[in-house]
Order: sequence, then C-alpha cells, then structure tokens
Amino acid sequence: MSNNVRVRFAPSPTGPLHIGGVRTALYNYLFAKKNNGTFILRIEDTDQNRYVEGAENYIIEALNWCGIPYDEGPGKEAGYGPYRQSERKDKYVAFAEKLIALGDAYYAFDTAEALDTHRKNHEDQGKTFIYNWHNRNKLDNSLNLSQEETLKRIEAGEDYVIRFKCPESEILELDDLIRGSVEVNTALLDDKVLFKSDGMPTYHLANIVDDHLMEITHVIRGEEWLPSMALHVLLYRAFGWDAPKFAHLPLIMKPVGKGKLSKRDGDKMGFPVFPLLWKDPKTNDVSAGYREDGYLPEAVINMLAFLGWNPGTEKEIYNLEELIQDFDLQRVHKSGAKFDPEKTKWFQQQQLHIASDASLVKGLQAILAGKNLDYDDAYVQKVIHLVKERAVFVADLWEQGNFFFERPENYDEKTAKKTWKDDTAELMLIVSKLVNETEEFTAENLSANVKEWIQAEGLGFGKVMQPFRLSLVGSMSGPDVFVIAETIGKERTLERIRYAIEKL
RNA sequence: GGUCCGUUCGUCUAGGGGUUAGGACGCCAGGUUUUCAUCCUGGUAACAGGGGUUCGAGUCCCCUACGGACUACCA
Repeated sequence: MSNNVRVRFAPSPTGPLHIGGVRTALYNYLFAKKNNGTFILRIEDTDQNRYVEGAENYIIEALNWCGIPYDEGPGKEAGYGPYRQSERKDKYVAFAEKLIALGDAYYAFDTAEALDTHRKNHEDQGKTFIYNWHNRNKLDNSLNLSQEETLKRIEAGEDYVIRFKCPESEILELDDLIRGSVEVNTALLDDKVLFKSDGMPTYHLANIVDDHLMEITHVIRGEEWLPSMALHVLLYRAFGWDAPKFAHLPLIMKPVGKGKLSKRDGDKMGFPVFPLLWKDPKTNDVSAGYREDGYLPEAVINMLAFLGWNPGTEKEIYNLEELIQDFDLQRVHKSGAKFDPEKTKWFQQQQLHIASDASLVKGLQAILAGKNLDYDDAYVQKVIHLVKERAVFVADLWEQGNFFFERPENYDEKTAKKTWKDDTAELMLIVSKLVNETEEFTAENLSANVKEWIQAEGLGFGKVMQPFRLSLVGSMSGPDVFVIAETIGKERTLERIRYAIEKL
C-alpha cells in the first residue's frame, strides 16, 4: 500500500466514548500505523442539540490513555483543519449548492410535522413512506416549483432543507474491505437531507465533504453506517470525486442476551463500558471507566483488538507495536462479537504479569500513600516482584502484599485453629532464636538454619512452617516464608513472631 | 413493515472442498509449589436447519429460521 494512507476517527461529542468507539479508533490507528499513514481525529458536532460539555476532552484523553493518540486533529493542525465540523460550518453551503446546480439536489420546504403525518398515514395503510423518486414530485420542494418561486420563498425566510436527488433505479455494486461486494438498488433509497434548516449540514454531507477535503483514503467505521454507504458513494460520484475505500466494522454485543453492548450491561454485571470514568454534567450520573477500575491500557487495547480480529496464529498477548505489525483489515470478522468480561480480566492479568516491576511502582505507591505508609520505591518494587504473579489488578498488589508493609492485625481464624497448637508457641520461640542467630539475614541462610533444626528434631515441616507463615502473613498465602522474612527484615520478623505468640 | 449485513464449542475464534474440526477464556480433574497464586497436563463442549453442486462439503449456491444494523432536519 502507498504511504499516503490517511484515516480518520470521527466521533460526535455527545457523551463519553463507548468501548466500541475505542475499538473503531484502535483499528483506524493500527491501520494507519501499519501503512505509515496518518491517524486523524475529527469532531462531528453538526448537531448542536446533542452537544455535551466535556465530551471532546474525554475523547482525546481516552485516546491518549489507550496509547493511540491522533496525529492530526484539534490542537494538532496540519493544513487540513479546522477539525471540528462546527468550525467548518461555512464550507458546506457551497457544496450543497453545487449539488443543486448539478441537478443532484433540491430545496425542500416540507415541515417535519407534514412528513410525520405522511409517515403515519402510510404506516396505517401498511406502507412505507420514503421521500424519493416515488413521491418527490408531489411534495413541497423546488423540483415542483419554478426557480423564481423557490427563490422567493427562501428570501421570505421560509425554512428549507436541501435533499439529495437519489437516482431512480440503478443497481450499485459497492465494495467493502471487510464484507466484499454489496449490492444496493437505488430505487429503495430515500432522498436524504444533506443540509438542515438550522444552517448546518447533516452527517452525510459533512462527512463526504470533509473526507474529501482531508484527503481521507480509507473510511473505517462501525457497521451502523453500512446502510448509508450507498448514499455516500453516490455523493462522491455526484461531486466527481474519487471515493475512499470503505471498511465497516462489526458491532460489540451484550455478554448475555441480545443487542449491542450498552452502559446498562456494564452496570448490571459490574464491568466498565467506557475507557475512562465519566460524570454526566447534567444528571451527575457516574459511569465506571477501565482506567479507574485498575485496568492497564495495554490490556484494554489487547482485548479490544481481539474482539473482531485475530492474527490467524495462536498468539494472543500483544502489545501495541506487535498489533501494528500483525493487524490486517482483511482478517476482521463480519459478525458482531459478544463482549466477555471474564476474558477481559484474563487479558488484564496477562498484561500485568508482563508489565515491568518498575512500571507498577507508582500505582502501588498511590495506594500506600492513601494508607499513610511510607516506603521507598526500591522496597515497593521488590514487593511487586514477589506478589505480581498472584495479582490481576494493581489494587491486588496491595491485597496480596499488604503484610510487607504492616503487621497483620488479625489472623485467619480457620488456619489459626488448624495450625496453632498448644506447643506452637514454644516452637515459634525457637524459630525466633534461629532468626536472631542468623547473622547474614537472607532467605537462604534462614531456610538452611530452620530446616536443619526441624530435621534434627524430626518435627515435620508443616508443624513449624505453617504457624511461622501465619505469624508473618496472617493467612496461608503469599510467597515463600523465608523470602518474606528476608524482605521485611530480621527486626520485623522477630516482632511479628512475638506478637503472634501473644495473640494466639 | 422495508432495506442491508451476519450465523463453527457457553464466549472469543482457526478453518477458504478431503482435518481425529485446532487454539484461547470459563468450568472440571490431576501435577508442581510443604501455603496461596502463577505454571504444567488432561477433560468438557461447536459447524442453525433443509435442499442442491460435487466422487467428497464447516468450506460453493439457494431457501428457511434466528440474530443484528439501518429506516430523523442524530451521528
């Protein structure tokens, strides 16, 4: 492929970016990078009524957090801007008018109410109302008016829209990079509104004009746009422009039941549907985010990439670089994929295990700070190294390693009952002595000393090791006991044994 | 209702005429780790249905069923 690939992610700022949107952005990003191309962010805010404060920032922050920042877009001008459609407003009128001059569009004065009535009437008769060749000659538009009359009404300030004049009957053969060839009969299409009475273009016009002006080569978007691909291709043709290539991505569906994934599914089953936490400025509703729930961006990206795509090999754990390397639009699936929260957790676990110990220090330090615990980074990193493999989330590093930072305050009752016998205190006293006598206090040395003693006395390991672990940890979990002892140091080891004897 | 798209284990998927239909998640059972987790091994389980085409169909065609998207002066 040439190195002029330019793709765009074009969300509308109506709220937080849904995880499906993130995947669309990701696929665009991967495709762009794979082809040495440019990844563009364009904000589609032509609907003034649906604008939501903060949504655009959310989108940008989400892309950045995921590690898939845009090359070109708001704040990153590169000669194709502006990148908000509201700021390009004045560009669209001329194009709409050009289409009218070409005979491919017309003014329509029908009110929304009038059209609603038509629709209702048709429905009552079991018919479908389509504004197209079928009835456009009977409706209130410039096709049925003299030029003079049309002008007069416009000048009189009457509301009007501009509609595309769809070809009456033509079989269009469209090409989709993922689905192959799709046939559409234009006779069934309607004369879509291109320009609204509020002076703004609709998505259809704006998207074609902008993609052309921005020299977009590949349009990679959600499947919900598949039905309008015909209209878009027709528009390119009317303008005499080369159309970009299209690829329509399958949707992400609910984990159970039917339909596409919604915020409600996440709330119900306890997983986020958004990359970042979002607080609705109007309702104050809070939606969980992957970032705030402790997921690594690498995990979210890895999981999303595999929802609808796979490399055809057995490799599943990927970083961004590798995804770029192996990504291929041709291998994107056609059908929707149910979202799987369990597998998402697995990706998270895998990515956490791969993450370097050092990269996790900051996260655990934040938790420690919240508990007023002050340890240097080197110590924290050592702990991370020891507990990482039993953690899924950063928060688990604390859950699994809290005893490295503070003495257990209480002991797991069941284990205590099972392992702490009448003679245990006596044995622990001896362990204390051995701890004390171990000059160079390493796991290896201590282990050798304790084991030697156990064997000499013929005691049985469990009898000693289990209460020892209980004393240091508070439960029967965690890394090797001797390693724990070495890590927390001789003093704290002794203190914990003392405390356990006292309490148990 | 109309238009378009889709359909392999519960889920994500490999597969492009000849396979014991493979992998992953989950679940179950063992093993390693004198703990827990990790890890390893094994097990569970699928071609929506019906017609064709073919010597031979998960793979090609048609029909049905089911699922999904779209059907606004929203994107």
